[in-house]
Amino acid sequence: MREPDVDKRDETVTADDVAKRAGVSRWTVNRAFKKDASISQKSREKVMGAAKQLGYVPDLLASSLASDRSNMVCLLIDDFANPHKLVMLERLTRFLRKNGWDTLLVNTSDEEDTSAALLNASQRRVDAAVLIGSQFTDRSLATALGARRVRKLIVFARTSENPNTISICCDDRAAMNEIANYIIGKGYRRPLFLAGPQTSSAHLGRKETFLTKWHDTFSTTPEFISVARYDPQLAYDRIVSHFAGRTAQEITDVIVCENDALALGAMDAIRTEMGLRVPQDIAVTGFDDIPQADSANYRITTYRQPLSAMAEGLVQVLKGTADSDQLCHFIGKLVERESA
Amino acid sequence: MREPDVDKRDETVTADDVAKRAGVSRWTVNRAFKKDASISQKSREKVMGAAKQLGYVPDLLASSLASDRSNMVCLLIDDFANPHKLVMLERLTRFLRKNGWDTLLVNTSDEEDTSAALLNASQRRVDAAVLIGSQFTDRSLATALGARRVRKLIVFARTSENPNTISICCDDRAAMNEIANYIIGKGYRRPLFLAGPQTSSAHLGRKETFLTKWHDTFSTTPEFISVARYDPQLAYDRIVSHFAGRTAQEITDVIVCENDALALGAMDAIRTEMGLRVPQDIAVTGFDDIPQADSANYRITTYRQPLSAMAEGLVQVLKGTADSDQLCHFIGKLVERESA
DNA sequence: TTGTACGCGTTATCAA
DNA sequence: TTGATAACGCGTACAA
Repeated sequence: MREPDVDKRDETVTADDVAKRAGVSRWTVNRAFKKDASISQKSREKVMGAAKQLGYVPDLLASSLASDRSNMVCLLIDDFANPHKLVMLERLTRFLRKNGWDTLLVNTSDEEDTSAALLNASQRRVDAAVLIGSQFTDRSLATALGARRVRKLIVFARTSENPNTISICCDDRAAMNEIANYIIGKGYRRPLFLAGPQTSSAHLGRKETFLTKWHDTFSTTPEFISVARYDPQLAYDRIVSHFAGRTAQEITDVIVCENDALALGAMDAIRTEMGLRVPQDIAVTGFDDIPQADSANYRITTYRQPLSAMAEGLVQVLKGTADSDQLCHFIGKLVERESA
Repeated sequence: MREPDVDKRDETVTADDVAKRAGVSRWTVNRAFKKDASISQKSREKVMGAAKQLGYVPDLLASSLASDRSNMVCLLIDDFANPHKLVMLERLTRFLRKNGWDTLLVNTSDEEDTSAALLNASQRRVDAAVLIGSQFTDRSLATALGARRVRKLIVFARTSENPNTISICCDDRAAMNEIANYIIGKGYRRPLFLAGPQTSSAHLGRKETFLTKWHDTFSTTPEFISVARYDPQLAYDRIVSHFAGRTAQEITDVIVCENDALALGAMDAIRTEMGLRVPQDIAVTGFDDIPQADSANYRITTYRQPLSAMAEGLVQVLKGTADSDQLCHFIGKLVERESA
């Protein structure tokens, strides 16, 4: 016989087809595909056999429509210049998939289109929208919340003061204090803080923590500068302009960067443009521990967020089994390398 | 009056509700939301007004189910160590969104789970699956094709010999020849080719092109080595081990890398581990022109694919208006910097 | 231009 | 454990 086991006709195979073939009702077919349904072992086998022969798989679209659960979460990102985002995407998609959620990726870097994109995603009845960008404005948040079909609005790896929002992040205060203590212990006394975008709706508080800590210790407030995006190139330019015409190593002995993306640019500027050494002339610290932070060229002293635990936290939130007290207090780890 | 214009009840608003409010039928409501439908201006205004008041938006789930078009494409990626992937994600999501498609992101780095993930995506009736990874095996392809609900299987930025597949990529042969000519013109004579994973189902042919070109010119075949993933760290290690105990600059005067991700690692190895200069002792070329290739520290001579045009090509394919002859012959641009 | 069956493939709920 | 009814919200065809 040249006929294959699996029927290859082009029409979609529905549960009805399988039911007919297996000699049961359509609802029994359905139960066979549900994890813990009350169905006899025998029925299930019959159904699964028929399903395999026909090449049947449940239709998630119809399932979502009927059950009002899409099993999709929407990831909103606007921050593609930051290499850390690739790490986050990898981790989140993996953990979500493992727990039965698919990921809808929405690019919100085009401010004009953000609301539309968000609205669009909400029209797919996503179970949650997760903001992993850095630029989202209050308006974005409002749009997201206005879209009533977004059941949960989650801010990932970032603090949000918006009460309608669930924030999953590490304890930035503790983390930054740890970095500050490290720097102080190493004897640095002339820090410069390099911050990212100063948005109001959701931010990191790393700068504030550092400045406060420093002031509490030395009664002086360190200088700080900022760039509009977490982009190494912008950090490079900003550092260059900041020290233009000055003897950098006399003004500053360590640049504390809000994250590694900025640290990369800062280090390039120090070495290439200013011809100085890291850390001998000016030291640098980062945050996130992106892959490049561990590369031979950079070796950045940084802070690693417990991304997997945080992704697991997200899953808990989706399942509704999260301990809300813990969601904003994940503890990471200071990674000491040669940049400071 | 404290009542807002928009009703804020929690129930979902359907086209029926809007119809009632606007005093028309449900189908007129529908037409109002369709771009070019035969409907009077007056009706449309009435409908839109009512819709706004009620906060109605069409349900894409129900729409997809009924029309059998999901307006989603699935992006499959397994290659999160390559920074170029972030660029591709940004570009593709942006272009797709602009043309009405949402993006389902599937992480296939876990080989075991690839088939399941792919199957799952197909159960959502995506209009197309786009492979933008580098490791996908014949088995992945088979799975994808076996899932009959995936209407189109597209390999992006990579050549596929599989006849059931649509490949959208730049002319790698022309590109690599251009790089080879550049190198030859610069007087380099002892090249080493650093390649990525040697998969069979879909590859780049850059190595073959380069080796052939070189052989045609000098009647000698350059040495080549490879790594299992496009990961700077692996490239670093491989370069180090390749030259271990040897005087590198006597053996090799230029390392031709299959892409920038590898070039980053190669440059780090040359400078940090071997203490040599780029390009004076050993030159390096890349491919892709990732953001870091333009950073002060690397300044990689590389080749930029016309990503936007390719993304546009993908849109054409989705719309069914693509010129299939052009899909594999996009022409990019050699970007000359200081690394070679 | 506008309105009407009917179908898309599944789930929730209840009855047997 | 199994079968049946009624949604879920919209699209396609066709008729008015």
